[in-house]
Amino acid sequence: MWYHGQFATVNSTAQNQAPFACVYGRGDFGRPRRVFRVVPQPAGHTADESALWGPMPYTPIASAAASTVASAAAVAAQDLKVEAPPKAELGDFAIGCFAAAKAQRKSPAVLAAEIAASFAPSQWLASATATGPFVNFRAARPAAFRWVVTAALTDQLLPRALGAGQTICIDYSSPNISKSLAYHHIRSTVIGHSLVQIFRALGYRTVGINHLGDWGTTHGMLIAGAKLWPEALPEPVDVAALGALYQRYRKEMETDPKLEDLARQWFGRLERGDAEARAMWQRFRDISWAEFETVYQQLGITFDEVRGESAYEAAMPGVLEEMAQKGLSKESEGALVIELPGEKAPLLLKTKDGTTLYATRDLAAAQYRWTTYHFTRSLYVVDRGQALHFRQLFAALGLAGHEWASRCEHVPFGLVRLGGKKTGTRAGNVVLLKEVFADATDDVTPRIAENQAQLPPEQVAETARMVGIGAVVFANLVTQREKDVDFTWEKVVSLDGDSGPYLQYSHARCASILRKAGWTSSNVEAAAEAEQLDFSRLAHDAEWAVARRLLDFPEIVARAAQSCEPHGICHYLLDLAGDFSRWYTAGNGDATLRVLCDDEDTRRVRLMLTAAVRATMARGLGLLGMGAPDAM
RNA sequence: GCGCGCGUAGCUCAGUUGGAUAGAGCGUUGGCCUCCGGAGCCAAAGGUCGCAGGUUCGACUCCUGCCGCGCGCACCA
Repeated sequence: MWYHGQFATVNSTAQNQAPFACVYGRGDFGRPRRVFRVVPQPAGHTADESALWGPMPYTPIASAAASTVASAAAVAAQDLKVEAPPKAELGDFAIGCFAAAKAQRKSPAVLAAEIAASFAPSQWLASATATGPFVNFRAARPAAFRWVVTAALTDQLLPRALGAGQTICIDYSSPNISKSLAYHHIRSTVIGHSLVQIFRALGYRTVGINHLGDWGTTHGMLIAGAKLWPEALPEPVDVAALGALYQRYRKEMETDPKLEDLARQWFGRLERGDAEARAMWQRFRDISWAEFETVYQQLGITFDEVRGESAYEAAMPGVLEEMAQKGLSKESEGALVIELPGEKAPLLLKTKDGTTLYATRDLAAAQYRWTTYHFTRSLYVVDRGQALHFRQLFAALGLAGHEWASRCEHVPFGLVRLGGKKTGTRAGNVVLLKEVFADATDDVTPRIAENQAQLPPEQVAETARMVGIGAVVFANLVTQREKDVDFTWEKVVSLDGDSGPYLQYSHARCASILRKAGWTSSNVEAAAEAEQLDFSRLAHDAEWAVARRLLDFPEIVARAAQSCEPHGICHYLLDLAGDFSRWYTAGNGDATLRVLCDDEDTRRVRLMLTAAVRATMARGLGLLGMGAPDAM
């Protein structure tokens, strides 16, 4: 379904093309090109502008600005981009008149001047001035303060209708069993978890899926290894021992080719349901999951579906039959493959030994997810090294005639390097996730214990976990997904400047002020009170800067969802924390500027604004998968 | 070789989908508190946005070609 002639360039992740316009998972392989974007209309969802993507006004103030220009210039409000002027002195909201002026055969500056000249103040807007081709609007501050504070306190700042009736599947984390969760697993885990929170906050139904790597020849190696060298797995068996066994097997395989056959044999027995193979595999899987779960608990992650590759075993014959029936699969060099137009390498369905492969199981999994969830988008948060796999996978689904193949998206992220080298279990270059968390937590513990001497030790420990792990999570979300990151302890546990703890600190400061003020009302009660308050008492520019920032929250989150890029939220929260800190610091030299000032009415609205910041910061941190401590 | 991605301050990164004088943090230098929490705030210095063309009113952003770095290229997942 098209919407309002609003087109966009497909970026690296968003690719909602019409069926068969491009069956590949990612919109632009080859050179990026301009295409028309089509928003798929989910079943049972009526056309409604709230369901549309893209830059659009999410607040009544921005909406009013857009309508003003739209009616004066005879263009659709939806086609106008409302942005922030580069400097706050210029105004609160800016609209460029380029396109509208062209349609009217006027110069943008002339049109802007005309619009500004005919402007009349309204409920939301106080003034409009033309600066070159831009019309810069100033908000009616008291009304804007009241609106944003109320919305923030009642958790209505985010457009929750955006995802109504739509489902997003998110495949993330998805580690292989019998290997420790190492630092390079964290990006998929943390990005995916954040995306789940983001989509959910926008009203989507989300399905977080942990597609465990629990099937394949690898597991034949483990069984074979355990049989050959039982002493390698002393009780109690843990994941580290299983990982070491796997490493050993691979190493010995290099010199002893028979081991490869042996592993294949064991996997073959596993596939055929051999009782001994099955029992050993199940045990390794249970041991692995128990350990994974402790890490997920630390991160506050629960999955809607933990369904490993093994779960699709029964679906394999059906997949193979479908591909054969549609004439897509053929034998090549002893293996069963699907050849793809424009691709040099085919997609492999079966080895020459007849065992199924990663891709076969992914085909079945994709199919399962479609029939089970009828998703609007099905996301795979997997490192960029697997881009080819997903491109081929989605292409094969498209060739098989599944129109929903175009709803599948690979959400790639860059490599994690360690000492400049690629990390990975196979390369043996790993740092364990639980160790990183433990170290980060230890790092912050003394400072919290010192700052919060009144807290009982267990609460200090809990806060330290929240802050330490939060630092690690934030460090992994703050850069664009596709950039490679080099792991360094300093960066990951950084506490100053642009860091997770800085955000949590500003949240704790808000909480501290509210505590000190004896603020006991719930957010909802406070919002009800906002109706009666005099927001014109908030007269300082530093206070307005905070409120102006809050108004940006909905668009930031919507954009993060569209592009599957949580990092915009990180930077937004840093800006919000900065605005709050500047306001806060203004009170250092001047007691009348403090939240807890003498004037009763002023204090009341300042507390209200502080509560709104606290609520938004907590909400934002939640979207990143981080905790928001009240004291630290 | 082919494909994909990245290249912005000394370092690590943003840059509102083509708009106004390219912004933060770290580091460096210098300031701010008898302070509602200094994990803070302010200021200075620091830039040929890899290079060269092109598209147009306008390019860090789009196109072409180079250069550099990384990753991926059939029976692993």
